[in-house]
Amino acid sequence: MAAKIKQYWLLKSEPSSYGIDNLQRDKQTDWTGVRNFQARNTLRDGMQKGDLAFFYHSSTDPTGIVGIAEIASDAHPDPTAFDEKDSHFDPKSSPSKPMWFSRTVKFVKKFKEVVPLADLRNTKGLEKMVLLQKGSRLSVQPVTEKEWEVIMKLVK
DNA sequence: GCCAACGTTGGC
DNA sequence: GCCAACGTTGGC
Repeated sequence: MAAKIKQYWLLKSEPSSYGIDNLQRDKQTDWTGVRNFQARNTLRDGMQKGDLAFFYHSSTDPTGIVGIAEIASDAHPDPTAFDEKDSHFDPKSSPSKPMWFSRTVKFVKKFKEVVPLADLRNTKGLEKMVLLQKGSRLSVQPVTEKEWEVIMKLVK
């Protein structure tokens, strides 16, 4: 087994479709619907069970980091890709040759207050954060340990 | 609702 | 392999 060094991630979701309150209620969920190759690779290959991820709300007011989730399973084929009735159905993915993957993620905590995107932009040490790069739209992305620590200091 | 930026598709 | 057209993401 590879050295188990904890890594950090950020998961984006629109709260109108699935937000931190849903995760708190469900305790855990299958993180499905990722349909971008780079995000897919991170989800499938980059993560290790036990890693932690910020939960980010996009397309809401304010946008920002709202809590923490834990990566609670190994990667498995994303079942929504096989479901013709699902909006994420993809005929190019099949159970014998899956193209898309998902992970179980567990609720860890919800912050008392959102850490808004605008604050992240104004915080020293986060200049290189993937989330803050111009045009960045990755829904699954890495966070360095330093960035994680800097952000945790902003949490109220 | 607008629009900039990105990823994918398909014609050539 | 290029690139225009299109659809999507996501901040504002």
